[in-house]
Amino acid sequence: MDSAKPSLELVRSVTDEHVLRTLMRHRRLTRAELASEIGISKPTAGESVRRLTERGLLADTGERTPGGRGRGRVGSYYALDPGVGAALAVTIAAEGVVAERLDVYGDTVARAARQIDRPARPDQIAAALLAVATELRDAAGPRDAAGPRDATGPRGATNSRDGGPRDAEPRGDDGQTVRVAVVSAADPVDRASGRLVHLPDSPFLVGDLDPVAVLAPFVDGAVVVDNDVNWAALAERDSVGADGLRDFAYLYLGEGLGCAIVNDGEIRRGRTGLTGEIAHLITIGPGGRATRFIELFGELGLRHAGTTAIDVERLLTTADRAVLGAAVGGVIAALIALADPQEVVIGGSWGPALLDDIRSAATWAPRDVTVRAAGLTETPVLAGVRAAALNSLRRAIVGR
Amino acid sequence: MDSAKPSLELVRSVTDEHVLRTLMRHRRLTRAELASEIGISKPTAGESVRRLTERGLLADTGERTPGGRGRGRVGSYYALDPGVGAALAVTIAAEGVVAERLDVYGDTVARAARQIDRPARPDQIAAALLAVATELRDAAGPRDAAGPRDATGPRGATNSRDGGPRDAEPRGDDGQTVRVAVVSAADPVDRASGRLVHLPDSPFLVGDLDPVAVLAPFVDGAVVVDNDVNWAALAERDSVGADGLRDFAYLYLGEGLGCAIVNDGEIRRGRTGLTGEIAHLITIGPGGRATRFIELFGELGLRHAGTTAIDVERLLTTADRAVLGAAVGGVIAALIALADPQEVVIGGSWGPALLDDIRSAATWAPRDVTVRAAGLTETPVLAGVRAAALNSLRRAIVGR
DNA sequence: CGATTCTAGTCAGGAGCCTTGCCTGGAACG
DNA sequence: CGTTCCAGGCAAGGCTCCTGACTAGAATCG
Repeated sequence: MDSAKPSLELVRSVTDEHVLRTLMRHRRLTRAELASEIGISKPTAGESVRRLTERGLLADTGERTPGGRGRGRVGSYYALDPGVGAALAVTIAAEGVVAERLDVYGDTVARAARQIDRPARPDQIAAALLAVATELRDAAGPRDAAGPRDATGPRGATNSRDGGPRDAEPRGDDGQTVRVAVVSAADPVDRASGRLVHLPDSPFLVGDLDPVAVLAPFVDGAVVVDNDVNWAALAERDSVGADGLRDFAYLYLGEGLGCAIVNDGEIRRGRTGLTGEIAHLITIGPGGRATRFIELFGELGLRHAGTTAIDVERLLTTADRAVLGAAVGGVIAALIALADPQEVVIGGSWGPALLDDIRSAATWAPRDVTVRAAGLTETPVLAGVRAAALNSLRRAIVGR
Repeated sequence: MDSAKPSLELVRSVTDEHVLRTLMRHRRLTRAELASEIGISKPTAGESVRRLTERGLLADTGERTPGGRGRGRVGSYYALDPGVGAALAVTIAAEGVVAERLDVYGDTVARAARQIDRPARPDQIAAALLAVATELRDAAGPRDAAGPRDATGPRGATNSRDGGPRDAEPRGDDGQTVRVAVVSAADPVDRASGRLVHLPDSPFLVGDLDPVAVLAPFVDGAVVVDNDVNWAALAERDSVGADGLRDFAYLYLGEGLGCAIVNDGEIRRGRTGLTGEIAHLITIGPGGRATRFIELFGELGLRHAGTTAIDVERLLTTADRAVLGAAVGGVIAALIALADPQEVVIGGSWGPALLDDIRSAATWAPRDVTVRAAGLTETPVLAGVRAAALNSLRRAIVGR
């Protein structure tokens, strides 16, 4: 498919990638351990380590503990150099902003959060975002007390491959450059720009905000923004295990309405990133009328006065569950018709509570599909963002 | 990502793949031309040709015409050996069955067709499928009059990598083994088995049929079956040009109802392959009632008596176009909500005729999306099947 | 018609990446 | 204190690629 001309170099790059990925899994290994783990010869492993150390990606940890099973000569342990950088995982919702800095191993090395009183204004949220980003930049990571690192190759000098603004140095005190940021926002996200978009009549919780502009000064690399439901769906997929759930829909029913569609194992975002914006989907309204999903909540008086959000408390206490169940059933029918999922997963603050009502209305569905509540309930969005951030960081390191 | 251990062999396979793909584009080249076309050295090109000839994939054409610009020594031209095989492109519809045999360059080397009187019974269609497959197997290809080929290496002896039934020899008289078959059927197709499935109340034109079982004896490789609308959408995508249309929906409105969804440049098939089965989608029915799309046609008396097909002629002459337009508009609203297409392409025997009515009803849509008639009108399904068959054949040849 | 020109293909030499096999150094075991 | 065991380095060899020089043979020129 794509040409790879300088050929022998290709083999070397495969080897180096193998070494890097193996050290991402095992944290620290001797060259002999690397060789047997990867399945290459010791000289090859040694050469690769030498190259990668020279590029500043690997470092001798200084440890000289005996290799593995007690006997034998002590080995030199190598690990990824802290200079490979870190990732930012950020969630933005109306309740507040949470940001974490992750290292290559997926560990959270720093965390910052800001709560915001409801109703939140967009400028408050932007300020909170800026605050957590600044706090994480200034916070020293907990590790890096391992001892002096000798290999101080040309680090950071030749690494500006994204042309971002370099005024504010995008690194914490510990030298952990932030190479990638992955952001969740509780509103629809434009795929190309990363800006939040306000769809007419839809809940708009976070409000007009450009996370890329706010975070770019803190990141020496890409800033990825997507809808919170998409990230939650990714976490749900990963929680099931590899290949377990390649085609499903994640229906989020809370203050906002959202839906993620996973097809062939990947989130499907569509042209503008607005796949799964179900607010305007036509479904079964009161009296069997064809009604837009979002209009139902207006008709039933279930939206917060003055805002676009759904009043979850009132919904759970006073609403006609049969009517709601029928409407959600219509949405599920559309999902089955157009996305053909293996399962429909229901999440959000009120969706799982109405699961029975939804199920009993699913007779509209053209065929039987499992409808179940989300398995991850703790912080599914943050889990998905973390996984994506870690993935992006590792890809950025491995791919040159 | 995926491990590739025996490493230097990887470089060689890249080179060989390059040579094969280049000869698929240029039909015949000397070793020197190959080298400069690919950007490798002459000795490397020569070695690769030697290897591939030994494996029976390449053959000296016997031509000794001077190389290119008149002067100089004459070169030996090499081309893909006819033994690399051919592909079958098959379309199955209620009107009849068409099958073509394609060579590796995408040329149609043989064609067979059977028309069937309406209404067609499944056994008639199965018989027609068997008939065209047999006819194509027995027909000699038009080429292969080029002269004696000397390099008669071990061909076909070590090539049975699919374990298919070898009773009926899956090759025509010219030795062109059929390595892959791509089949279109005018009904929903189960992704895993390739069988046609009957969804309750939906049009079922071809009827219960197992194309894989019928065609397997004729094919020394995979038989791929999919819905005709999906293939038409692929042809539409390719007709626009690379990267032009990565996210769109193809709405087929004819005797049957179908919809293909292309996302990130690929057809999305879903868990069972029933993505886009819009018959049971809830839309706007007469009087604003929430109605399943397919039920509308029953209510309006637009289905053929005794069958499940839609009566297109009556629809075009007598039906209430505003009602139909509104219903289709509701379907488009669902497509926009759940698939976020760049465009919605309308095809089929009656869809384009109602384009204005559909457009004027698209006020239900949450945002403006281009709605247009299909650009390919000739034989879009066959075009898509051909492209897929050619692709599969080439992949089968290159990938070992 | 012979000399010249031009190109396809081959050969020799060398570089890079990998492997196997052997040797050395040094810690732990008994 | 000798034995055992393992990390790491070295040497030799194989495979793939490349460059540059050479050979072979047809078309063109004078």
